[in-house]
Amino acid sequence: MKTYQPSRSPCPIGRAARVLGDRWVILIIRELYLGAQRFEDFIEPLGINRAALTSRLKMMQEAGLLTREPPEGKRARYVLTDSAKALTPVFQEMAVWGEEHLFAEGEKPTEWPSA
Amino acid sequence: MKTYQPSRSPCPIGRAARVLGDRWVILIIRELYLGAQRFEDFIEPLGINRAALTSRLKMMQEAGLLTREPPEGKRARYVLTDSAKALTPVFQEMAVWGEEHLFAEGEKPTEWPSA
DNA sequence: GCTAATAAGTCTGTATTACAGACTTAAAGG
DNA sequence: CCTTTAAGTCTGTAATACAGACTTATTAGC
Repeated sequence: MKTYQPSRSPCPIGRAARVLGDRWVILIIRELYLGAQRFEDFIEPLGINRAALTSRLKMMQEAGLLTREPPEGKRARYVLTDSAKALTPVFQEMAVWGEEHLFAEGEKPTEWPSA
Repeated sequence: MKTYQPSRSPCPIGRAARVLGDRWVILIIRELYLGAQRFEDFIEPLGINRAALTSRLKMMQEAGLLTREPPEGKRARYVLTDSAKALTPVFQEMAVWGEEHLFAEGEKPTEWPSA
């Protein structure tokens, strides 16, 4: 994933797929919803490779999903844009679906958007 | 993408991401919603490589998103399962978001779920 | 100020995956 | 038969992914 090349598809789903059709992007947004802000906040919980995280954060900025606030003290912060915040209904429905269709009988999912 | 390894994450988003966090999967589901049924129906409109399509269709079956109805006459049909049909709210919200955030002023998206 | 720790990356080498495009196989039509 | 068509598979090459080590800048403690 070198640089984000926005889709010119006339279809909203086609364009959205270019952004959201990536496992890491979905999980990074989830972590941001849950309070993650720093580079290191994503590394361990997601088990993502550092280079992969770098490239995802970069392309998510290009896609207008987040901004990188340069370090005031020592650490940079990654912050969701309004555009990314507007994704909550998508994630909500995704969670509903996941809960309903990806868990076995009696297997209990974590709450969303809590843990 | 060799074989579908379902996620054991306790988080519904984490599990959903394993299935939906792939551009082709999203687009294939869209095409199915729009009426595509045969292997060839996906090739040209999506511009997907044949081997890539084969692997996606296989893993989508494993994930319970579609069934392959073996050829009655000559051609096999791929059919959405109820589980995949239950994804409509996700796609709906994705379309709303895409329309709102991925189109420039005056640029007009296609209707969903029409064309 | 010097040393150690930490944060945010980058780099390297290797293993996977992607893709274009040609090839294969089986069925159907004429 | 001979030709099409549908649904793949195969091949070679290019792009990505990943683990894990390394780098650089900044702060914290002494």
